[in-house]
Amino acid sequence: MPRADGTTRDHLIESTRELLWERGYTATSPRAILDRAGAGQGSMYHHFTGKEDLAAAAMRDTAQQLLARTETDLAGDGSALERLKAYLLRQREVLRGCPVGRMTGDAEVLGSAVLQHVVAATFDELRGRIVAVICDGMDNDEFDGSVQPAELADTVLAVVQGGYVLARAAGDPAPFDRAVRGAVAMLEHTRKKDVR
Amino acid sequence: MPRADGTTRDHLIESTRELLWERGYTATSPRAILDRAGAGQGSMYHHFTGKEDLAAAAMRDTAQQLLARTETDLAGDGSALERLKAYLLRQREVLRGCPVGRMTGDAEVLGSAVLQHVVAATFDELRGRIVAVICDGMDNDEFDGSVQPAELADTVLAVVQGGYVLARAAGDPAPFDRAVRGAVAMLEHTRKKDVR
DNA sequence: GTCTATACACGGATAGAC
DNA sequence: GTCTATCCGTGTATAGAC
Repeated sequence: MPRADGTTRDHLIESTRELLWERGYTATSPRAILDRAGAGQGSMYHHFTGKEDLAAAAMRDTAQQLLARTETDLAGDGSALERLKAYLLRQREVLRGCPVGRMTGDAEVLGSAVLQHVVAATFDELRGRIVAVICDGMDNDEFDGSVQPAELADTVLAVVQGGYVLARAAGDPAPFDRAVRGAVAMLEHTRKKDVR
Repeated sequence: MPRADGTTRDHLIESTRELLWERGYTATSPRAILDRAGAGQGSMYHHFTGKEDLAAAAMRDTAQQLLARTETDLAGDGSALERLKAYLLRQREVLRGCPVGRMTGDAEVLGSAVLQHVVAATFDELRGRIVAVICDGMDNDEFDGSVQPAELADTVLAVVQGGYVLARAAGDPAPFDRAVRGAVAMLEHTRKKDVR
């Protein structure tokens, strides 16, 4: 009876995670995954139904880690503005792009019900967390009353995702850094004016 | 002697433009291009050196059209803020994504010197135009003196590019619309305060 | 200029031995 | 469970006829 350690399975997932990030889904072949994991074809088709199934498992793992890291930025006990700044200004491997966001450039991913769902669900989670932080700030009168949490949350998410796009287009992290700093500056302007 | 009408060549470029937008570079095969253009293999290899060369021509065309449309939004005679709003709020085929920005998701594009250059150059042009508009606004005291044009320009670009990512991830244009509206709201907050 | 035929490697999946 | 052998389709490019 097999021990449920799943080492080979884990290696497959790990290799897939790396390759998906580096090359995307369509451009990642089972062959490449197997080579990197040091496994044969049989292992893959034993543990998973095929490429799509393996990719889904890998993406769920990646999403989990990404959400955990975001949670760290957003869960501090500072003001809402400080927590949003922490999220925006966090160190990132800019030129590699967002391991989840980049999947949206791959038509095959969006055409796969499972894969598309993982991507959509990840951003839904992210959005929910950011909305919550902004609402916190509203409750504490940190922001101007005109601020719409749902809109601002997507703006924040978009600046990060778009920053990756600009940086990769330029082959230089600078556009990302400018974009998030510009966003932080605008956020400061949405603070509640002192009424005295 | 051949007339320089280039009809077949143009059909090839047009088909490539469509397919690059729909599927990206890697996932677009010469075969698919030929089928759509109603041409044979020979035509393609007569007019272009190969897939990369044809894609470069197609991307240059696409970039040109995109820059022209942006110019329309940004060149109005309204205030800088109004022109930025026009750019941000312009009607877009959100779920198709940005025909240029989406290329950054394709590792093969970024790995090709020619292709990567077209993408980089397009965003450089775009950025330059937006910076100019913001500087206009600064000259007219529209914005708070703390505004950094280079940062704000990339923030604006990033919101649009990131909006596409979020919308495609969700399979719904709503996140894009929220992101740009949130950005517009923040832009309003950066206006120069009346000193009276 | 454009076509068809051909070449060769790689993609993804299956079969069956161990 | 994992391996290798095999299959068939497709991707990209070349050859050579018309």
